[in-house]
Amino acid sequence: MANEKFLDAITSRDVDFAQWYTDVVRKAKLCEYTSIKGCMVYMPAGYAIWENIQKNLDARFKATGVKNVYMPMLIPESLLNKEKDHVNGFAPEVAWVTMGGANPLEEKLCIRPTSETLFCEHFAKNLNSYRDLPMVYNQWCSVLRWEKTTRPFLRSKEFLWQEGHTIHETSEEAKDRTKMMLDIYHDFVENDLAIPVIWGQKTESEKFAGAEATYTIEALMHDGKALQSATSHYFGDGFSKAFDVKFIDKNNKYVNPFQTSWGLSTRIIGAIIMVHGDDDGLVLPPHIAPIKSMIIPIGHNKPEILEVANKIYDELKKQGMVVDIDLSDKTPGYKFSNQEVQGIPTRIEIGPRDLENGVVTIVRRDNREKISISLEDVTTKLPEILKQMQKDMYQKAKEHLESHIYEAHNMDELINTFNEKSGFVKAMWCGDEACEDEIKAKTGGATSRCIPFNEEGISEKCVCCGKDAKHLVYFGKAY
RNA sequence: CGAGAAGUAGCACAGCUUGGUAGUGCACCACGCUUGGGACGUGGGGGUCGCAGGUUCGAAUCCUGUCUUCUCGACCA
Repeated sequence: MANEKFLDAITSRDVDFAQWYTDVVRKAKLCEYTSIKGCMVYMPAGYAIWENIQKNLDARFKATGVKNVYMPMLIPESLLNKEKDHVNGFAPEVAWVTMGGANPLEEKLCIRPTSETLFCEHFAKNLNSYRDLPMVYNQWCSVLRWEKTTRPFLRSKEFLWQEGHTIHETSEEAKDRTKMMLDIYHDFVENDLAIPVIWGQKTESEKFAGAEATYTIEALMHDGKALQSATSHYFGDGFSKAFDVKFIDKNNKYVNPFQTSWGLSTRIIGAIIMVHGDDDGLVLPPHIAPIKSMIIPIGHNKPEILEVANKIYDELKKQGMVVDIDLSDKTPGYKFSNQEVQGIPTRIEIGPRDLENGVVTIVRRDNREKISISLEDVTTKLPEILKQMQKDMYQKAKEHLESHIYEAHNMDELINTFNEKSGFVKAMWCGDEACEDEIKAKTGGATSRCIPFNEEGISEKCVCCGKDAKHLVYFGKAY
């Protein structure tokens, strides 16, 4: 069988999901390892996805008044140490610069693992009056965390992200901003990445180091494990007190502003792979795919075919559609597989058989549906097909998510569900961290993913200790 | 950071037990032939065998150390 070679190349999703993931990343040429553990090259196909994510999110941010800035990569030790919870949270994984040329530095500098401290320093210098508020900033950058176990996109030492940092006059305004940004992430991830999520608040033990409240969107991967896809934090005035950020209010009194931060990283690319990918490789949602369609001429030595292929290519380009054309002398099967492994949402096959009938064949990557379209309709039909594909991909992922949400009313049910199934398990919780720890230990690693915004009461008692329940919690095993 | 596995050409591997100067398939280059699911033929280029020490006349092969990758844990976005 001609296809066997190709099938060998990617491990089946159901045989070994972890190996499948690595195979897809490699075969789709998204990234490459380097000689530094956990640091990777984002190759053109992978970086283009990130560029589209940036473009799309950045526009949404700016529509709400966000301004982009850029902070230094280095943070002096003394500055990092100002907020106790924060430094304790990050200390184990920061890298330090101790030499400048040949000379030891008087104070060592950490390579940013996140930039709260730098933003606070900046805010402290520039904030005077309530009239200066709010300050709503974001930066696109890379950060470094000395991870011990690394995987492409999911956990690397250096990764790309955006981190938003804002300060506000009132806690209400800051809380609104926290929620507003989570809404943006939710909307972006569901509509543009076609990834359905559950969302809500993190428990004390899972929240960001130094935050008063952390909100999250959590996606479910094809293997039933959860991936925290974006977070938004409300800081209260804890950071601004620690960093002495203050302003004079309307009553001529010094007060501390209220603060937020929020971020989304290249990790989301891992989610795209693990939610939509299949045994033939990557499947990119049309909204985020760098190339929307690959034109594949069949029998390219025939000038009349090339002529039609080039004409369609030019027309699609003219209407702003990013498409590519495969003019190599590979066999059609090779070209098909190549387009599929890269996750390009559609291909346009143009061969002798098509030309006889005055049509081309458009093939969807997600379900391989073949659609015959007359030559003159390609430019109008292709956008419709992509639109439908985007919807269908979301729907399919949504069904997967919903069919992998379970309920547990007692510890046995919880343990059994995690033993037998994979996905989210809803259960009531008393609010005690000891119960979270016990659940984690007894289920083989399930943690609280979030307390959903739309809490339902499925029981009166904590699933673990049996005391009065305070919250409904989604538990899951996470990446 | 703990447990396991692995590093030999771009990729996947063989060779190692029993030391003697490196091979196969795919990919790549040239030419020919071919094109509706990873064709074929002929010829060609490419490797300080992860790195560093050691043993030896001689090391891909034996010994020690180290780095990296993968899997599973603990930790984290």
